[in-house]
Amino acid sequence: MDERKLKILAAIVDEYVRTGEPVGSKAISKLEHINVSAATIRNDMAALEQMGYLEQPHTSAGRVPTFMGYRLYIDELMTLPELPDSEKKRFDEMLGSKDTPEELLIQNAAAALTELTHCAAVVTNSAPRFSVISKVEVIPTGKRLYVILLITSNGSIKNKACRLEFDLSHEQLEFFTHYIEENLNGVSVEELSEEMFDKMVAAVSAYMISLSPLVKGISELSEDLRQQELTLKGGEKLLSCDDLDKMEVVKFIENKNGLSDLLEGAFSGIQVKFGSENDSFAIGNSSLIVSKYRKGGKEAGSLGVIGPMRVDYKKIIPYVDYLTQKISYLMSGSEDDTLITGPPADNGGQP
Amino acid sequence: MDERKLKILAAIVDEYVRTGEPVGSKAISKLEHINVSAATIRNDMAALEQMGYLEQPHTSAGRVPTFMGYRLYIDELMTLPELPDSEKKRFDEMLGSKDTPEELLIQNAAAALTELTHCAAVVTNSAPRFSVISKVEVIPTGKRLYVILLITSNGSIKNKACRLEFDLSHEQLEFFTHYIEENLNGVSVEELSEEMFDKMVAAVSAYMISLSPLVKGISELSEDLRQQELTLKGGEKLLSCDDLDKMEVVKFIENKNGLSDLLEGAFSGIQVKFGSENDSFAIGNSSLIVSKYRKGGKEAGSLGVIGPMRVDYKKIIPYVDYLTQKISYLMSGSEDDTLITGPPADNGGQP
DNA sequence: GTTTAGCACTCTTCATCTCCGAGTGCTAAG
DNA sequence: CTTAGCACTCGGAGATGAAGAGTGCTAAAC
Repeated sequence: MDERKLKILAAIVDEYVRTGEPVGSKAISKLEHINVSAATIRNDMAALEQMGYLEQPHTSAGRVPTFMGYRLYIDELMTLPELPDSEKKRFDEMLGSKDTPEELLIQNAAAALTELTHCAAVVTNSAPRFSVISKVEVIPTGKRLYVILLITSNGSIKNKACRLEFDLSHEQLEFFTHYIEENLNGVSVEELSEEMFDKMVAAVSAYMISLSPLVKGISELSEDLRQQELTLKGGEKLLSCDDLDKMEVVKFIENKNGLSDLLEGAFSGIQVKFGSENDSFAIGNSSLIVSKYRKGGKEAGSLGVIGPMRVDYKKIIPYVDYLTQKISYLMSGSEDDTLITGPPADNGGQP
Repeated sequence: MDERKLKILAAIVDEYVRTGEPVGSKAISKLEHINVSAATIRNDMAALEQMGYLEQPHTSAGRVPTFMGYRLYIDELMTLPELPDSEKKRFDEMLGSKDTPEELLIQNAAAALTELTHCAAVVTNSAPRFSVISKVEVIPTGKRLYVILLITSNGSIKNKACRLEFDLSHEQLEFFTHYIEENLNGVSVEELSEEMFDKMVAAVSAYMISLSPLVKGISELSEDLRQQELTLKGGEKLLSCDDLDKMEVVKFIENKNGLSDLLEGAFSGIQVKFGSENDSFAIGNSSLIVSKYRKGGKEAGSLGVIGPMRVDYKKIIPYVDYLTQKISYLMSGSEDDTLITGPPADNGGQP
């Protein structure tokens, strides 16, 4: 495999990404950094096509990269520019700080990505599953009306209103919260099961029958915690790129087919996957650029962009890269702080 | 204006809604309830066109209703079927119960609408603006970490984590919540202003400087309450109807231009507005079917469907109608219950 | 006077055809 | 090994024509 052929392949991909049109030998020969004639390029192009890196939409058209062509380009040929500080700053502002709840953090990341790339952004957060319940509160707010507050070690907070058949006395409330804390504090979200809640309903009902809606409420909240794993933002952006099949896109936006498995199964580091390489996530001609972020050294979710296969990888990969790093940093840095450590020490605070 | 002409106009609209193709005299003459020949219909169609109710895409095509045609059809000609009980039940299940928070209620309504009509659904909720703060809680959850809980009379609950510079003593926390309750309880969301919070920050800081982030947090939450006014669900559905301009739709999904004003300004009762009648909300050939729901007799928001002009009005209007009634009922019925009435009386509850 | 049948007319749609040009592959010369 | 030149191919744009749907108008029928 020729040095020059690689250079030409890279030039073709760049050009195709830029224009969206099949690119011919003449166009390449005109580029500054290419010093051979169109005829030479034609020969190399024929060779590249033979090898499966290029294809022709029809006989007398220019060449278009194949999956293999993109693969080679992405894995070997492409030179990634460093993200300028101004862009970094922009992301930093959009993301939030160490105090921002994790959930919001990754939502912000998705919003930033879709805004800056004009593609769809996708984020998952497996953190909630591994986090543990750190606090459950039940707060009376009206006649027979209570708000349940569920807080986890990773900073997600869920609430829900709950109506009971009777008002609770102070002691009853005390009993309930004490019981719940005893049974749930420190339990990881993943461990929470229906059986567990069934048992709790039984136990609580033995004390007072009308407490069971509260347990049910908590059970529903924990369901929420487990579910909020995959978010797709800016899906409609995909509809304006005409490389993609509209029907497939609409279907995908509705069910997010296969995406969750694909993300779950990914390795660490930035990865690019093509829709057509993969049959579960099946938007033809699409490309998925993902990376996993970490929290305290452990993989905690992934974040990426979905676009047409001819997206500007040189631009998007640095974005995704920077964001995962930043998120990993923001999450890990304050890790021990967000863990519940019991009620704050009662030692004043005035300077 | 002839009785027969009206009948023919209605038939044309029905047929056009059904097929999406311009409808000719022959097609109408074949309908069961029409007993005149195609030639007669042709004459009437010519007259209707003269009067501005119909138009021809081109000389030798069938007729298509104009705005005026639809207007007349909707206002006078259309016969609305009663919604069958099975459908009603379906809606009831999708909506929720009297215990469902209002916010969720209308979100459910939008979800139900978009699912059943295959159009976009839009809901607004001006209720939060008119509701009053019924409870503010500050709950310690970790080292210098507090969760603020804001509850309003209409059942919305907002929370937010807040990091302080120092931990608060029990007395400090007590002081703060007491101060906040004193100043905010019963205040309507609309009345909340930046100046108010500025004053509170000043007052609170005088006691202890590091309390101000909490006030800021509350201020942000109240901002949330005010903002969550307009939701569009299923916007992508509009992209699959080819009567609508894709570009306009994408733009609209992004900014929801003019919609809020339009809904705000609407009268009560079901209304149908066409995109082209209105220049602020400007998707050509679109139709907006809205109705205002009430809470305790007062208009509290609106709910509706956006679709192509040739949507099945006979189907959708009963949907929207039923939903507004049901929501009005669900919201009003439990109104006094959701109002805060102080902590529940401490009089036990076991049967 | 209103309704209907018949007919000529119009205009879109679809298929077919032709021409143009971009881009190629091949060959032969540098 | 590279380049110039040239014949070749094929898709896209525009032109042409037949088919079909639907109309408007006229004259006859009710």
